[in-house]
Amino acid sequence: MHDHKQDELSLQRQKKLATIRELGYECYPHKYEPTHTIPQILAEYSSRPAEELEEQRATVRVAGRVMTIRPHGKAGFAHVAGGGKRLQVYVRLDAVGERAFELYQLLDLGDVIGVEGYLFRTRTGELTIHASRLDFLAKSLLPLPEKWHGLADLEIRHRQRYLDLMVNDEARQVFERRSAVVRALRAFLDSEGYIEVETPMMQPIPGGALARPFITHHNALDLDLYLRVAPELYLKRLLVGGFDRVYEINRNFRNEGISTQHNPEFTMLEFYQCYADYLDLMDLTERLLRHVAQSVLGKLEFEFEGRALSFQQFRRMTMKEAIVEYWPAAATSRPRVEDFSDPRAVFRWVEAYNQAAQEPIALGADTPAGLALQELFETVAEDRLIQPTFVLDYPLEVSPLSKQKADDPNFVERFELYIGGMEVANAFSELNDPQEQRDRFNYQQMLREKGDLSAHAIDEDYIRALSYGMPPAGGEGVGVDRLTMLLTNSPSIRDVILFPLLRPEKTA
RNA sequence: GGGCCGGUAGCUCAAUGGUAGAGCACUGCCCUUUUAAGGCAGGGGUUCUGGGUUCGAGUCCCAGCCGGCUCACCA
Repeated sequence: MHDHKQDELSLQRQKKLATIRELGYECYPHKYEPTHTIPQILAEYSSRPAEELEEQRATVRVAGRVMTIRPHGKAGFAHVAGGGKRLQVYVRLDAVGERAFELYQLLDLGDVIGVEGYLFRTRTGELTIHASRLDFLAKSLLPLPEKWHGLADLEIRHRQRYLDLMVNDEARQVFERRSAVVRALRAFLDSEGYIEVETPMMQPIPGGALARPFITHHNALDLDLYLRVAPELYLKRLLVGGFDRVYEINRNFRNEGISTQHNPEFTMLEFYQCYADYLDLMDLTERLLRHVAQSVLGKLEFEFEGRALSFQQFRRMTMKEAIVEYWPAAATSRPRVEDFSDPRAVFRWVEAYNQAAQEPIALGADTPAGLALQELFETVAEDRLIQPTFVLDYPLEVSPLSKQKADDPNFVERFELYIGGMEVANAFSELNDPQEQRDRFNYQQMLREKGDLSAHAIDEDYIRALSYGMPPAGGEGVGVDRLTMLLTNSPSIRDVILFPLLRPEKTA
């Protein structure tokens, strides 16, 4: 980079590398054959007493990155890291010979080496490999971050995730756990008779969610394509085709702001089940999340942002009930659920909220009542829904793909699951009436023409697919990144995405 | 995009407007069971960038760059 000093440290290491080559070591050998990984060594030998190790003197070979070096004249120690664990290495001149000992003395923190030797315990009892042979496997030409404090600078941790993973054990654990979350999701759905599918990431008509898409272009077809905002419409085409239970875990792309809860590309689990409705999905979701927590954490209680969360209980309340329950104490008048029976009444309550609020809700001139109700809910209740809570019955206007409630056509059979103040899942009884779907699309088209860039586009083939008859079905999306945040106690979505989007680094 | 906060050695961090420092890392020497090894001696800075105020700026002011938090956008 542009630092003079780093060039100097790097130059020193370049020189050492040349010296290592002069000793007859290959600098970047093609392979090495360890007998064990470091975690395997620890698992197999950690419990064995010193005498037993001494009797056996079994020879092993391990490889890893040098993390500490403590020379003691004609002997010395080092720690080698691999698989998230460390193993101590003891190198004596009289055991490895002059050439290997010279290599040991030339090692820098960060170098990758192979060690052959037998396991023993030092005076302090630490399991250690007594080296009989050293192999050089790769050079670290750049200096590692500080060995004790690790790497704290968030920008470097995100831009150079490999460094973060190398020196911050917690970072590694977060991503190991993320992998376990995804594995558990798959295992659960597989066991429920779902099949995993893959549908287009590049779509000619972006659908399935109300969000602004990224646009790209296919040269050979001279065709504008959109990175998908959701896989929904394709997954439901599969229900029409006869796959009764499908799921997909993959990336969605939304051209929106970046925050601690939003990354432009994020991972969504979507699943669809024929002959089920949104009530069935609530039950399924509880079982799914308990399964994930149990298999990832081994328990249903855990801490998030300093608060104890539990997957033992999932509350259920309607959007209206949530507004009433979490209505700010400071406000003068207080609504009851019945007060929202007339859809237009919501505007009075937005007004009432604004009078007591520091940050009033700003609504456009012709905001539909349903959108106003959702705004009110999000402002009043969303960040106070800490324990798992299903919020059900969403306004029709904000739900173009959901089936209406039988007893109230202004609302749809839909829920969102909130945990830790975040929307974690969104599900509904799928609208399968092609005529009604066309009406909903037309309404969205009207919004689009008024300038709402996130309104849903009309997808004629989707209507055609519904016209062949789609079984009644329930469908759901689960934010995998946010779920991982919860289960790793991470305050930001960037902590659970290996390479979150950042502005490109300035080149000097 | 708005508001607030931050950017000092490779890393973690100090430094009333008055000589830019420590620990780790690095270099040399000593040390054959240490473990934040130890001892002795050293090297290393465009204080994010560019202006301004001042006798004097890491410090104060302005602009920009990058980041964090937050609000908005997002449903």
